Amino acid sequence: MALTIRDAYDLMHRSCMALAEAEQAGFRLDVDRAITSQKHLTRQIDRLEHNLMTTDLVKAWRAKYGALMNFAANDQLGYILYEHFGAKQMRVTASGKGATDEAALEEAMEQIDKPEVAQLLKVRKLKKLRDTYLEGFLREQVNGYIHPFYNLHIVVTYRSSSDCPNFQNIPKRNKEAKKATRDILFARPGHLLLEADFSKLEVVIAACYHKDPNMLKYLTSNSSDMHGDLAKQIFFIKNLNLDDPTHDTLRSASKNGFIFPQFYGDYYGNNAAGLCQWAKLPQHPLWKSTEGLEMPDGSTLAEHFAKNGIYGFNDFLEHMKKIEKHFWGVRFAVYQKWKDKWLHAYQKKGYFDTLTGFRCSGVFRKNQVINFPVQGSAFHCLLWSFCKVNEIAKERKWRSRLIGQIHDALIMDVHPDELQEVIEVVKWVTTEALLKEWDWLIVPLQIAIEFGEVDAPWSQMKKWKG
DNA sequence: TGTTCATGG
DNA sequence: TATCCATGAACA
Repeated sequence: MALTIRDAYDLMHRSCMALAEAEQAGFRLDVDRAITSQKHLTRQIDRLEHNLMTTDLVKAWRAKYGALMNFAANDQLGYILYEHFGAKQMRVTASGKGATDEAALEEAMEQIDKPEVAQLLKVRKLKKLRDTYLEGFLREQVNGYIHPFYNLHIVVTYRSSSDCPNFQNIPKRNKEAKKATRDILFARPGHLLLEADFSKLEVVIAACYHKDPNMLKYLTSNSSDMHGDLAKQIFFIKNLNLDDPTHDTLRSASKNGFIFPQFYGDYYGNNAAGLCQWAKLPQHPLWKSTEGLEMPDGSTLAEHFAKNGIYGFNDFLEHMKKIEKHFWGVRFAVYQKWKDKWLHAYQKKGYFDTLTGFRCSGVFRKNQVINFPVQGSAFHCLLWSFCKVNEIAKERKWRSRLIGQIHDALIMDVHPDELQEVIEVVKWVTTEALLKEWDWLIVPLQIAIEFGEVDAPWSQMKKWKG
């Protein structure tokens, strides 16, 4: 039976209460280290800004703006880079000014040969850590615990959001930023942290909507590799060897520069530009033989492309156009048909219903219509699991409890004696009970579990094997 | 208050 | 055709 708005309401109501219990429990913060770390960051920032004062860039900046000169004023920085020093604007913002984000600054830095721009970026990152994360933790902490909120009534897709402080965007990718933040967050004394993430959740949920046989094959066979297959096609590689660092980079490039953007509704023109960044190739009509990543045989990617008839960006653009056509016209043709049908039905009705029973009604763009149901339903898998684990934790009077949630992951504060049992329950709920509960889930779900040592911070998690 | 930047999924 | 969803800080 299809789920109804009543099922959706019940899920929201139960979840609201389960999340409130996690909010009440909270996440332990080492307040002293947060304060010490803030002071250390301030010293670093002051030193960097002091050293920057004598550089060409900042001398010109101060000459123009005098006492109003401000490191955090991107309008000013844009003027100095693009007007004063004449760097070419590679990209503009929504309002038409030259972009000054990290990628834009790196390009400008090369062009006008001003290495001090890297120090500006460094300052920006340190201020983010100090003023957004550490300051937020300290502002919100009560007796050494932060109590992030989880909202269910805000996000247009029926996902959650989190605030005060936001627990869903704490640094993870950058090593230094991860250490500055996650290193001071802990489970209760004598407990350990456990994190359980659904693997490829949005791709799996999309497949439950469109049921494309080729996608179902990718998701159910252990030996197939969608990102690897596209890497081979895009970069003309016969055998992809993931132990080779360049091949591994090319696989990441295909995943993050083509496949995911395509799923969100991007097109080959943007993909070609993005892939060039990954592959270290310029957007020039003719590539030099010295350009591009170094391939396993010692040649460059430019040479490798030339052997396959791609001599520069224009050729590559045409190549990507064909790959996109094959991607949606052949490889995932059923997925494409679902997108067309789903969009058409929305345009007739003005709304659509998700597999989890929610109704999305309003004026939406094409990509939103395609992506909302997937994003929402994926989160609802996590949410249902969250409620179920919480229910079992209370029934069994565990000392372990749920303390947070990040879209496709749940975070627990676990008593070491209960670790085995908690893992068994989490696995059972997420990979068995959930599939029994919702018959629209036609693809098996996988969960990846990480855990820490007793009293170890959130920055130090290890994979659970078994 | 809107824009731009950084962070996460 | 033209990348989905968020929060938060700082500037103008």
